Amino acid sequence: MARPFDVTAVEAKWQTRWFDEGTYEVDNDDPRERFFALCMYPYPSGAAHMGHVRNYTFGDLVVRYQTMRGKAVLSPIGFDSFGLPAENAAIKAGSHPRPFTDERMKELSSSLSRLGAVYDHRREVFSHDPAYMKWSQAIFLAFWKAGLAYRAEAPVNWCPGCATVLANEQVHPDGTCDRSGDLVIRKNLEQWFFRITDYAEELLNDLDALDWPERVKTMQRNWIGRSEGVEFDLPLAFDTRRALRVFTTRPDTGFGVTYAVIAPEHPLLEELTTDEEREQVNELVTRAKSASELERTASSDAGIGLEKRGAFTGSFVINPFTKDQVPVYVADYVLGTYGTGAIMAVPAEDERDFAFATAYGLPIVRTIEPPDGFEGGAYSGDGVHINSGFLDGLDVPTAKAKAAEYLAGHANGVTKVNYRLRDWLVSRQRFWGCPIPIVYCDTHGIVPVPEDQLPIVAPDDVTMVKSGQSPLATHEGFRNTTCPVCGGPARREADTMDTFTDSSWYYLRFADPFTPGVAFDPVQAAKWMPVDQYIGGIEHAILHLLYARFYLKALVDIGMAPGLPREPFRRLFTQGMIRLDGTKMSKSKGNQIAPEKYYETVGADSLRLFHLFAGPPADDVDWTDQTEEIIDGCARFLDRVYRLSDYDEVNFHETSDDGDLEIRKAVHRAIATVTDCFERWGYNIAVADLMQLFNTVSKAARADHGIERATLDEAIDTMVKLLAPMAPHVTAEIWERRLPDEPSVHQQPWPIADPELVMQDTVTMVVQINGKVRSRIEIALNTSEAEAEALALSDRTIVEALGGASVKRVVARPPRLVNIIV
RNA sequence: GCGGGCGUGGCGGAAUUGGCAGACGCGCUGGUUUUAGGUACCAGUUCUUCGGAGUGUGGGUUCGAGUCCCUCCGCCCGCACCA
Repeated sequence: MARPFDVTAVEAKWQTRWFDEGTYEVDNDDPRERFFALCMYPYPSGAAHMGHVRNYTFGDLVVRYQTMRGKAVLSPIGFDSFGLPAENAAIKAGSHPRPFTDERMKELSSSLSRLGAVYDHRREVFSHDPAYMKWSQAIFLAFWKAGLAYRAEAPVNWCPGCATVLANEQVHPDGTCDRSGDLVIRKNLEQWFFRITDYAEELLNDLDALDWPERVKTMQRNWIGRSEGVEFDLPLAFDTRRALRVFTTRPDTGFGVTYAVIAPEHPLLEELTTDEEREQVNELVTRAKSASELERTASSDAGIGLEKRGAFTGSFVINPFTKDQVPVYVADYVLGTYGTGAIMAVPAEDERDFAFATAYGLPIVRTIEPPDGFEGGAYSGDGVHINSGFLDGLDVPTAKAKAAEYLAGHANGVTKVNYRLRDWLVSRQRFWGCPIPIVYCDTHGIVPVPEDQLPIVAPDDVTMVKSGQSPLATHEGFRNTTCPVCGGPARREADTMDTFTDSSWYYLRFADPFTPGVAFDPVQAAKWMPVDQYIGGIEHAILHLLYARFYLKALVDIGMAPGLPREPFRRLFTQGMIRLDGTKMSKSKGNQIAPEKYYETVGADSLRLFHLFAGPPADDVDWTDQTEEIIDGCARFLDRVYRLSDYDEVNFHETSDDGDLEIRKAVHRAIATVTDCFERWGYNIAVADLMQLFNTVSKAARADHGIERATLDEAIDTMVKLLAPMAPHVTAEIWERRLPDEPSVHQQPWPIADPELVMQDTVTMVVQINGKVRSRIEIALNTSEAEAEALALSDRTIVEALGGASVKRVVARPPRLVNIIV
C-alpha cells in the first residue's frame, strides 16, 4: 500500500525521542493532579503477542489521554520474571533460567516500545532482580513475625507435571492443574501458608466499593464463599456427655435430620466405627484418601447424586430436636476441610442428602411444605414448616432464628460464619522463584534470615533437573548454612515462593522504587496509590487480584504501609481476549498471529487503531479473514488524515460562512463525544466518531465551495489531538510538520468543547402518524409541546397524509418527536 | 444443575434516560483517474411483490419497544458435593 509518509521511519523516530527524552518520566513530588495507570505485570514470554498488543494499546491510550488532561501520570512497566516456563526451558536445554529470562524480557520490552507504549523506565522492576527479591523476602519475614505466615502439615495439591504443590486457586474444579493440565493429586506435606483467611470478611466486604466489572466481583465473592449458620452438638448415643459437632446453614430443618455424615478424614471416625462395620468403612476411607479430586467429584459430574459413596459407621447420635437416635455415616461428599467436617443430614430439604438417603434407604421427613405441584426430591425454598414441633407454621427466616436460639440453649449452639476460602499455600518445590528466607536449626527450629543478609539469591551453579524438589534442596553450598541465632549448623529452606507473591506488591515498588533502604516509602507510595486504572485479563479475576488485595491489607496492618489505602486497584478493566478459529489465541495453542508483521507493513498506529475500533474493549475479538482488510482500512484512515493535514486538494475561501460554522459545530460535537467515549471505555465509538468528523471536514474542504483556512486549521488540529492517544506516532508527526515551534501534540492540553457550538439551536423533529415517520420539521430547541403540536398538525406533508382523518390524540415530545394518533 | 451475560444487514459493530434502527468500518456493485493492477476520489449497498416489513421465537405493557416484563430457542462465561 502506497503511504503518504514513511511509516517505519516516523514510528522509529518518535519511539526513540520518547525514550531518550524521558517524556513519560514523572517525579513523586509532581504538583499536578495524579493518575496511576497500570497494566497487569506481564510474564516475559518473549516478543509481545496480539493479546499484549490489545492490552497495552488500551493502557497506553489511558496514559496519553490522562497526560493531555493535565495530570501527572504514573506509567510504569516491569516483568513478572520468575516462573515455570523459564525453568522448564532451562531443564530442557540444560542451562539456567536467568539468561533465558533476561533475553525474553528484552524481547518483550522492545516490542512494547515498538507498539509505541510509553513508560517511566527509571521505575522498571522485575521479580528476579535481587534488589526486588530482597523486599519480597523482607515482606515474607514481616508476615512471619506478624503471624500471617506459618508452616503446617496439610493435605496439599501436588501437580506431577509441574513437580510442585499448588494453591487451591491454581487447581481447576475438575482437579487438573491450572498451568500444565495434569491431574492434581493429594499429598500430606509440611508447607508454608499465608493466613489470607484472616481477611476473608474484609476481602468480601470491600468488593462492594470497588469500581470493578461485576463479573469479577461475583467470582471473588463465590470464591470467598461466605456462609452463615449454626454450629452445634449431636450427642453420641453411646456416651451423651460427648458429641459430634456439626455446622449447618439450615438449623430450621433440624426436625428433618434423619442421619449424620462425617468426612473420611474426621478424627472421631475411628471411635465411631463399630467392629461389624470396620471393614467397609476402612475400604471407603482408603479409597477417598487415595482418590484424586477428580475421582472424588466425578460422581456429581454425571448428575447430582447419582452415586453418593458412603458407609454406615455402626454408631448413632441424638437429634437435639426430636431426641431420636439417628445413624452416623461416613461419606466422601462431606469434606474434612470445611466447617466441622461433619454434617446433619436433611434429605427432604437438601439435594445431596436426598440423593444419599435414596441410595442408602434412609428415611426422608419433610419439614417444609413444598409448593403445590412441586416435583422432585429435595425442596430447599421457602415455605411453611411442618412436622417440626415448635417451628410448625413458621416461614424459613423466622424458623432459622428460633431454631438457632433453641440450639444455643440445648446443644451448645453458636452462630457461625464459614468461608470456602482457605489459607494461601505459598511454598513451591521449584527453583526459579524467590527463595523463602528461612533457616532450620536443630536447636532453634525455624529461624528467619536477618534482614541485613537479604536477599537470599539462588546460586548459578545448579543442575536443573525435574525431580520433585528444587535443585536448591541438593545444592550443598546453598543448603548448608549456620543458624543466625547460635551459629551452629543449619539448613536453608529449599522451597521458593509462589510467583503470585511477586505480583502482589509490585505496584507499590512502582510507586516508589527510589527511597533507599525500604521496599517503598509509604509516604511516597501514598501519593500514587491506589491505582486509578488497572487493566488486564479476566483470567486473573480470582488469583492475582485476590492475593494483591490481601497483600496490601496485610502490609498496612503490620506497619509496612501505614497511611496507604487498603485496596490497591480502584478501577479495574478486563479486556476481551483474541480468538482464532473459536479458541483463545495463545502460545500454548500455537495459533498466534505475530504483531511484528504489522509493525513492518501498516505500522503500530494502524494496529492500535484496529484494536480500538474492532469492537467494545471488554468483548472478545475474533481474528478472521476480514481482519487484515479492517487493519488496512485503519491505515487508510490515518493516511487520509495525513493528506488532509497537508491541505492536499483543498479549496479555500476568504471569509467564514454558514458552512464553516457547521464544520466548527461538528468539530466541537466530536470533542464532546470522543471525550465521553474515552471516559467510559467506548473507544470503538470514539474511532467511529472521528472517522465521521473526518468525512464531514474532508468533504467540505475538497468541495468547490471550499472552506475558510481558520476553520480547517481548527478542525485538523483538533482531530489530531483527539487522535493522539490512539495513534501517537502519526499524530506527533503531523503536529510537528504543521506547528514545528509548538510543543508536541502529546504535550498539548486535551481540547475542550465550546458549549455554544455543541448546543444545537435547531433540531430535526420527527412527526409520526400512528408511530410511523411521515415528516420531519426543523424546530427550535426550546419549542414547547403546544407549539410542536401546532407545527406538526400544520405541516403540509402531514396534512396530506392525514387526508382529513380525525385525530384521536397527539403526543408531543419536543424536540424529538410528535406522534399523531388517528 | 445453579448464577451471570448476550442474540441487530453478507461481516465487525452503532443506537446514555423507551422516541428517526443499521452510525462508523469491512466486503460488495457502479463510476472517475490510470497502459494495466494497485492507490486515490465519487455514488450506491437491511429486505421488499414498492403497499410495506424488519433487531433469535411467541406473547405483554405503552401513543411509541432493539431498549421494560413474561415464555421458549440458541450461544458464551463463571460456579459446581463448601452443608
